[in-house]
Amino acid sequence: MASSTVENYLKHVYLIGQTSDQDLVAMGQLATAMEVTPGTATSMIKALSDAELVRYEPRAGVALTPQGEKLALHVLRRHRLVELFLVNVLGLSWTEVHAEAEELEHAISDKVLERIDTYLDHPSVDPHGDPIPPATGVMDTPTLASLADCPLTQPTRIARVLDQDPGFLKFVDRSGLTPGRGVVVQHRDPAADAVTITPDSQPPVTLGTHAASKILVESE
Amino acid sequence: MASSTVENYLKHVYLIGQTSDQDLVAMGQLATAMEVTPGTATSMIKALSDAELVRYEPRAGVALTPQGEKLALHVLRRHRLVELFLVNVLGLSWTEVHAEAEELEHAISDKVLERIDTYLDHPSVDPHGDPIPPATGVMDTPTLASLADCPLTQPTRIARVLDQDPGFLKFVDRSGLTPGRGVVVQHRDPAADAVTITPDSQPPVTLGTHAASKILVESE
DNA sequence: ATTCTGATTTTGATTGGCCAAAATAAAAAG
DNA sequence: CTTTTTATTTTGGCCAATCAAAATCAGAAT
Repeated sequence: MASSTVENYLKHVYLIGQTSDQDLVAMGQLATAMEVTPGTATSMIKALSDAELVRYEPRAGVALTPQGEKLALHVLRRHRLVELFLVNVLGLSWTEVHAEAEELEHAISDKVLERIDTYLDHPSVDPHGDPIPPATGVMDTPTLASLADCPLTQPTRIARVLDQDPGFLKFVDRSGLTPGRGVVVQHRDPAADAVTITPDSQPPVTLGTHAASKILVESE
Repeated sequence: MASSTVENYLKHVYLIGQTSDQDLVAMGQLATAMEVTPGTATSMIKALSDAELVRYEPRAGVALTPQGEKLALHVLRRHRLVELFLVNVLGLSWTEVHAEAEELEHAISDKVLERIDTYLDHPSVDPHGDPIPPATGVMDTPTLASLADCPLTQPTRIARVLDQDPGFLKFVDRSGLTPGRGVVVQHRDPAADAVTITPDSQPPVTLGTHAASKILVESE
């Protein structure tokens, strides 16, 4: 059985791997994500390599083996189904369920997990719009534009928010930019590094390009 | 923060203390319950004693301090609310939720716990009839007779089953002796060490005195 | 009162996960 | 092509939780 520490390492290797174009995850990034010192990450990754869960190239980085990826996706499935359950059934705010799920993702059995999946009618995304890996088969992760690069003046819909910080999510929530809401990107001002958006039936908001790039949209 | 190991030690000290008339729990019983060697229990209990969570009397045994009891009851509250939630909401069998709850009881935040409590409308007992400690205030644990010692031929109701073994619980379930069901104790045969019971609208069952003593009833 | 027995405690060692700080290698800058 | 910077790895050590096995104690039996 993989400890929750092992599960977390694998999960972070997967997540960093997703958001980077390199095929190897640098040890430093992993250590930062795991909130451990670099040396700790190195020794842990060596152990995971011995267990065939990752491929480790000293001084270059680390990548998941098929086994490691399977485990990482299983953890992610638990995390995201738990988040959705906490929001849809127990009424917690989507802005704060991430932290709750960080604990529960290691404590839920397969049996309970599949009951939750059934209860929620086999959902495909969590409250942040993050795709839920299926129990078997491959997860589809559509390529989405962000508020920082999608076409202007077109009606679009918020599909996914790529940040779990409650402060940021509460801002997103207040501004009417929650997943599912319709929005129109009014204009961009590169000099000011700013994007102005009009969410459906809400006042316009202006946000910085960096924040805008974390909010993904799909065309209507 | 108490680790799940610490929580488990405290929980077991509490549970053993409940089912025994001694006011000190013997180290050996605790070690058996925790499935560790006696020496491990001794050193852990010393640490808990330093943390003021238990009162430890060398070679005599251990008891919870008020702080330790508070923590133990909090763990038990999580355990039992989770069990009921798994049965009532996710439809798991009451015969198998104990093991699930053993993990989840350490992973659930207070916020989620109170949502569950609200969702279930502040229940007072779990699926086995075990009382759920309230968030604040004192838990009432009524003294109940068992099938081994209650009056004969009187209509009574199954109130509580004092065993978490799925094998035993499945037998109880099949026999129609689940909490809430009405039963009549027909007669007892001390020579045969047996008790014969007729559950409402089910065929009579005969069980050994030991098994009968683990099934508690309340008068109708 | 002494011996035996069973429970308990002690001792020494292990494992998983972590840190601090020194050593090393690779990349960037000169 | 050397030097400096920066990332990574190594080393030595710590803490929580555990075990095996030896030592100790208390109560029971003689």
